[in-house]
Amino acid sequence: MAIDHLDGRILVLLAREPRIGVLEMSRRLGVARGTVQARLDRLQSNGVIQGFGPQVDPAALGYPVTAFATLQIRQGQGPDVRAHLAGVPEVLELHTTTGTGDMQCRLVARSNADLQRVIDRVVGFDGIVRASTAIVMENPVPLRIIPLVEQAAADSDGV
Amino acid sequence: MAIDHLDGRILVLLAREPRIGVLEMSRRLGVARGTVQARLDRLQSNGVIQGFGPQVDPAALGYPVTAFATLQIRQGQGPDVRAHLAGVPEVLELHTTTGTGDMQCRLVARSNADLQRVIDRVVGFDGIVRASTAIVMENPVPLRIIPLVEQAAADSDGV
DNA sequence: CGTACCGCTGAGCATATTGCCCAGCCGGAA
DNA sequence: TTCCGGCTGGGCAATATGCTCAGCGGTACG
Repeated sequence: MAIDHLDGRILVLLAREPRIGVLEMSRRLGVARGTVQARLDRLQSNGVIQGFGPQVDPAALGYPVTAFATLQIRQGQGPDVRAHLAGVPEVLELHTTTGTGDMQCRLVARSNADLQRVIDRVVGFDGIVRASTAIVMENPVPLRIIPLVEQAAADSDGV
Repeated sequence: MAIDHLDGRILVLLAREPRIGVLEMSRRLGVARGTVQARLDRLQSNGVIQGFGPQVDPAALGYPVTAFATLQIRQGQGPDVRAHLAGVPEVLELHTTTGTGDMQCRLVARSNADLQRVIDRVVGFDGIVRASTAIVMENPVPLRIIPLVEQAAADSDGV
């Protein structure tokens, strides 16, 4: 669960050059191939590395509009709402949260006009009381993990 | 930019079994290896596939708490705020949005107590007027792309 | 109607990588 | 002192890769 400096370097290297092989990694890191392989196995079985799925850009798929919707749910309807939202392809992500909203979800759409269709589909369900939507304009920091990995590696070093 | 059915099957297959090789894919899909390779090259140069970076779980790294923060920015301070937030490792993602908030960011922390430290660091910057935070409890729909890919493939088929 | 182009096929080749094995070495824990 | 887990460096067969080629069908266009 705690990662050491070598784990951190492996993750960073992997994030920067995903197509790299174990052999090449061992060369770059200056350790034996078996070591890198063992570390990778450990990281995967620990769940630190969940997988190497392709990172697909919704915009390139024809869905250039992203929005966040905050939903208020009628008491006791949570499970039904989740199932409903899970069935909408344009819902990329769903969280339940504290605060005034009960759920927060990330949507994509083909256009601003299409976003209306998506929102209608999302909120067109009995358990949803209210929805407020914020359209994303820019994405100055795309989803990233490297800084956190470096932080975690440094922490375990320091300790 | 529009993907056809074969592209869709490649993406879905890749998402389900990322470690699969080009040769094995061609066998499963019943097409020639060169075809799969050409499609993959095209998908990557089109930007549909942005990469194959490792999906790292912040929780397994020791950051089990996730939160969304909505920030209000002082006029004209946008660029400075972005640079500031980009320098905080616990900021995994940042968007500028329409609506009452100006920015929306995803944070992680080692604990609820640690979240206070992260928030203090995030908002401890001159250009940020106000911040409201929602802690994530559950994540019923983790970030996903397969349903959207299937939708996009079906659309291009139907058309 | 003919032709050129484009994508897919099936094959071959040399090279590189993988998965797996081993013995040896080292440092920390019991 | 002894045991044990992690790292090393090597070797092995099997496999995948990157690349090339000619052939074939459909489509767009002159």
